Amino acid sequence: MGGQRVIGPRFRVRDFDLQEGGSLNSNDKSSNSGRDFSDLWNRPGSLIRRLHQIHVAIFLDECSEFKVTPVQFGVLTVLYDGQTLDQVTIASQIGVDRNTAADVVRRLERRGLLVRPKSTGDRRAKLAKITEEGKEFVDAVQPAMIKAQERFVSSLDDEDYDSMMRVMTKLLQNSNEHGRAPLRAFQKTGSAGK
Amino acid sequence: MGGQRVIGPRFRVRDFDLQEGGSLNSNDKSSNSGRDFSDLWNRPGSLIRRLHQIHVAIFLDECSEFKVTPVQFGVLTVLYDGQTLDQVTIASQIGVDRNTAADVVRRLERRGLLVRPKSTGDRRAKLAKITEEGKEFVDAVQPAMIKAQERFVSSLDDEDYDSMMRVMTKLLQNSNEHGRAPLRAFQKTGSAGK
DNA sequence: CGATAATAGGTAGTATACTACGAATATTAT
DNA sequence: ATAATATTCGTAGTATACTACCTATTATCG
Repeated sequence: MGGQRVIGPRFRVRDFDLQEGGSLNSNDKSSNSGRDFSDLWNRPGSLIRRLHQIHVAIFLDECSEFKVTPVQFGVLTVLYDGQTLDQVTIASQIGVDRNTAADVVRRLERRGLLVRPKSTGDRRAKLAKITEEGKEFVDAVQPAMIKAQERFVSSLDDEDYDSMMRVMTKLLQNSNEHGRAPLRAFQKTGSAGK
Repeated sequence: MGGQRVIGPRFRVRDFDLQEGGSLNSNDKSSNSGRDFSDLWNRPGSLIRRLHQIHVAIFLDECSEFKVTPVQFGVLTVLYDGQTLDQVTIASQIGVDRNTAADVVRRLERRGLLVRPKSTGDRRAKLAKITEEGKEFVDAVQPAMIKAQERFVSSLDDEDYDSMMRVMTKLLQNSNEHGRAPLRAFQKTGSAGK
């Protein structure tokens, strides 16, 4: 169960010529780090993008019967304990843009998985709170989510897994300021002054 | 240079209650691997998604004067040596969906960075070939792309960098079949039959 | 040769993820 | 208290990334 679609075309390359030409990047090791980004798949960004893409595919496959996306489940995860949060806070917790968070919340509201009471204190704020149905939904999906995570990293032994998680977390902590929507979870505590 | 936008709100958490409630995931180490995905940021998928997001942000920042995205630059990279490829081949080379590739190619054509001659042999196929302007564009953007990659991983020492690249590549090789748009670059050579 | 498969491309719809802009409300500084 | 600033949310637009369905063309098999 779950798609099982045969993926697609094998062996491309047909009537087009394969002459190998330009050099591109010319591998100038003289630059800062000596890391080689000449090949598309030597670029960390390419690997990350593709890995993200594959994770989403696996997640959607494992959770296909629930029709839920990783980000949607992330929102429900942070609301699970009953907190009532506004959109900006939700965005910063799950690490997405404010507008994206608003979209996601809207869709979850449409499905009755959360409600959006107005804030009494701040008349600008539109809060979000998980419903009983939402909590039951999370409980139901949880095993599939875990399966997706496990399947995603199933080819790694413990050493490689720990290594990857450690390095990715490190990267995230140091890059947090760059992206939009910095995470509170990774925020440098002392950087109030900027 | 490049934006310098002050990121945003610090200290959320205001008029909403912070009672800590449910257990969620209950940390059942009895499952297959003993890996703990209870926290959102212990999930490889969350880390990957966020890292991808940050890389895109850095890439767009470094390449802001060129108005180009990572995927667009990926297409230009595979076409740089003068190959004439159809959309399906391009998709499989850069690792995106066929439809996404069609979108990207359309935008690059609109900017004159590539042309789309019809295939003489196969009247279905619409090919893509980089223009002289496209090649010059790649040459101009290349340093910014490299800068983006270096900035993205700047917090890693050589050991961590090598480790991450190795593990990510390993993960990709083993997960290639799962995602849509399997990469030729990572295709298992022996699977010709199937 | 003719029916069937596979392949290439297109369109439409949805979700994530941004930017840019504007309106309403809240906070702060003068 | 008033003005300036910050914050919250909204809309609209673009790009990536899919699914689902469609047509046209090519390849394959009986």
